[in-house]
Amino acid sequence: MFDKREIFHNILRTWYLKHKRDLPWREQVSPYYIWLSEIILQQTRVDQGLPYYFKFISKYPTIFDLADASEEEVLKLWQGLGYYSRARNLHATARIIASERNGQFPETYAELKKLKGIGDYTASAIASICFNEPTAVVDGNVYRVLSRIFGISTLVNSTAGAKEFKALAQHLIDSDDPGTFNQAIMEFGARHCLPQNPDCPNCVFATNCEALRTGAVGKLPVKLSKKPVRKRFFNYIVMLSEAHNSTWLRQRNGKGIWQHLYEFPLVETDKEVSAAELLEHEGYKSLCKKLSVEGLTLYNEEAIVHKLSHQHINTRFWIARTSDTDEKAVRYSEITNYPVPVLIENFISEFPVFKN
DNA sequence: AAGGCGGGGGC
DNA sequence: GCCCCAGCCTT
Repeated sequence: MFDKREIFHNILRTWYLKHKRDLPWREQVSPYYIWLSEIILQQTRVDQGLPYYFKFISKYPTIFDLADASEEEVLKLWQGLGYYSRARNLHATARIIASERNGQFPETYAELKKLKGIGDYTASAIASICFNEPTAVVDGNVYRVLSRIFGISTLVNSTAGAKEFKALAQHLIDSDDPGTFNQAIMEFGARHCLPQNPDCPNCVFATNCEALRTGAVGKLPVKLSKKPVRKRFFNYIVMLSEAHNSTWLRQRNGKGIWQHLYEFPLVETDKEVSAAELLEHEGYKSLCKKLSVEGLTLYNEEAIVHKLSHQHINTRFWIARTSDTDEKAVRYSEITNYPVPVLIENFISEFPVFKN
């Protein structure tokens, strides 16, 4: 179809020069900015990530500033963006590069990929954009664009698919300007070759697109259907010590969602429970061993359903009063310093007691 | 090879 | 509701 890769390059480059967005990390190409933007944009739309990019470069102008911060501070800045392992790995990698490499990023795909949080895609993006290494990126956009233009129905989220699309992208890449090629094909996927209702009649690849020719645009790319979401039932115990103007927060450790973020003491149940059932629950009883609880009233009768891509968390907040306090207590005025999931942030911001 | 990991936007 | 987003890591 493209006997000469140059044809593909020229069509793509012409489109890109006309339609590319002015994104802040494109203004001055530095590995730190590119790395930061690429981590933020993993599984995240540009519009959603942009405010976070500005917050991070403002608070941490250099990688040394990021390395000097605490993980908790970084998580707080990341709060609301999701996939929090990105923030933890970002911080860990900043510390490695600052302390072991004098702030200098590795300059090759192979070396970049060894760093925490940098996989095949991100290593290719940094190596090509910053160091002109001809290594092709394959993200969701590239899967979509290539599967359609070349009419490839291989499952994209399979080992075979990853291999096939990487090889094709690597074959197509413009070695003279790999960074621009990579950004252009992604931008084309993000702005023109959309998942739903792409504007095929006005597409610069219309005469070259196999999927358009065969009417398969809507069927490509082919993905594995995802499994049904897990339903969970969270009961948060919001302790109020009015004598000390303090409540309790706990950090989530171990596996699962929201690692290292904070939340109120949690009692997870296998269904929605009444107050009587909660009082008899082992998780609640062990919580009460640690401090005297003087009352338990339900804050929201109607459970809040917090929807993650893979879990639906039915949540009810229970207000409890106590006269105890201890070193784990958090003063109302300091509660906003802690990184918390959006579910908790929403409650805090609407709960009258915590309003200053 | 498969599953877990957030939150938001578009339709 | 469903799909997708400049993916990565663990098991």
